[in-house]
Amino acid sequence: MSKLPAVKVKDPTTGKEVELSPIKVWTLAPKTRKGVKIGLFKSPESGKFFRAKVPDDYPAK
DNA sequence: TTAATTCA
DNA sequence: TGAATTAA
Repeated sequence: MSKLPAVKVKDPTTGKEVELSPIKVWTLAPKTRKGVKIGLFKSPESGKFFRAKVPDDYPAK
């Protein structure tokens, strides 16, 4: 329920680069590796959900 | 192949 | 239940 800042992401459904606030952000990492942070987004254009990497220093959870 | 998450 | 996400 945290207020996550907007991120510049490529919307794969429209092909456009847009600024969106992730619905949710979490770390996707194997035990032995650092992994990446993933955000769940909803395209304002298409209404479709998609996932994309967010910056490493992004507040997760 | 591995990791968590959630939509389809 | 599977896809998709990143990158080592």
